[in-house]
Amino acid sequence: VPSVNSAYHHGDLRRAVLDAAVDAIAEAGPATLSLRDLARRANVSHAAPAYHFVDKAGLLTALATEGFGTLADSLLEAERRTGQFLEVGVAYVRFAVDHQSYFEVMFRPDLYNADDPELRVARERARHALIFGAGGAENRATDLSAANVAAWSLVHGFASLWLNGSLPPEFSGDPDDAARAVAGLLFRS
Amino acid sequence: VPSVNSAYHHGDLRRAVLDAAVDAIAEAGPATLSLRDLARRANVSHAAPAYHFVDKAGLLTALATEGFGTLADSLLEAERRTGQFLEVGVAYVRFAVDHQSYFEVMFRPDLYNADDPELRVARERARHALIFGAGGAENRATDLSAANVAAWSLVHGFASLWLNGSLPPEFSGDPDDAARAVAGLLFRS
DNA sequence: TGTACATCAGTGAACGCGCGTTCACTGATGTAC
DNA sequence: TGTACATCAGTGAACGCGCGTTCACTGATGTAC
Repeated sequence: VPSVNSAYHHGDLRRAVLDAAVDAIAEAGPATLSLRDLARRANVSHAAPAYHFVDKAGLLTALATEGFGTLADSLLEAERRTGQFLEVGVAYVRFAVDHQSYFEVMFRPDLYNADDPELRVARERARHALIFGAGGAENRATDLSAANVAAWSLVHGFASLWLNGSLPPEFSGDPDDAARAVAGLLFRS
Repeated sequence: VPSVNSAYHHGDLRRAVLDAAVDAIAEAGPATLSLRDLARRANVSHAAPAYHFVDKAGLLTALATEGFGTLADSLLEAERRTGQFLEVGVAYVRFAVDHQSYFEVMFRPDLYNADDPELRVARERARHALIFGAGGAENRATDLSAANVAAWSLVHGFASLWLNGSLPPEFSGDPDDAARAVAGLLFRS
């Protein structure tokens, strides 16, 4: 257990700044984020975030990497639990709604270092988890088929429209049920 | 024809600033847009954009309104021309790709005045054009069914993933063909 | 176990910059007579 | 048709602010002996 009360050697500056970033993004989006604001939120000196993450792109790279990891975990968990492709899609929407700040960053690669090695690994893992293996996780294909892209597009679009408030009131209650109803039209056929 | 060379009374400051905004958004996205930068691009004084549009939200409201108008036109034209729902979806993707700057603003209502009367009219017209009337344009429904939302989600998601470079190389050639192949999986059934 | 020293994580004052906003102004256009 | 005046679109100098970056520093931790 690190000594958090010490003025120097924060203990987990990285975590504190990332958490502050999640809050800040929830309030105003990722593009207008300022390192000085994150420092204020995390109660560290204004230079600390830049010292740790180099710059804003570095910070958002770390955040996106974490996001892709969590997304991959969620999708794999849904597949393991239900064995249904439809529920993997519902988990995708669930992730976007539950982790909106992460989701907003992950799909704006202009904001971060899209060729960072750790990020690429996490992103590939998430993409791979999106491909439902007919014979189980071990023999799933590596490339995305048109059907994979259609399914991805549908859940990604639904999540985006849900998040930005474009959907009419009937659809803005529980995202799981709405996602299941909408995605079911494609996934069952 | 307005006298464009006159230093005062630009002639069409509104158009010039909106066009500058489209360029600036294409380069760096809508969130980091600065009114002073637009003034530089449009060759007007730094205070002119704010004088004309009040603030950044006012500018982006005008831009989003124009975008929803163009989108509605495109969708209705596709329906009239082909009579096929699939081609309305393809036109949606085509619009997003051809007018990326507009598309990026339109679905980020936090950036503009989402309850502006003119904007609401344009947005409703686009939403309405998205609902394919089985018996022609005059007797289409007003509410979005689950099938409508599925179709909208699919083309919106496909356009988003295409624009942010998430799709694998096989899909990043001509968006029309790729969109037709992917959307066909849902629309034909 | 005790001391010396290197390392490393974070500090905080200072800087220059671009931003939005204010405000007194200027010059073109429209209207009244 | 000609003149006077009000209006309105845009100007440009000035302001204060928050930002990222730099840099000499400080204090905790780890390692060598």
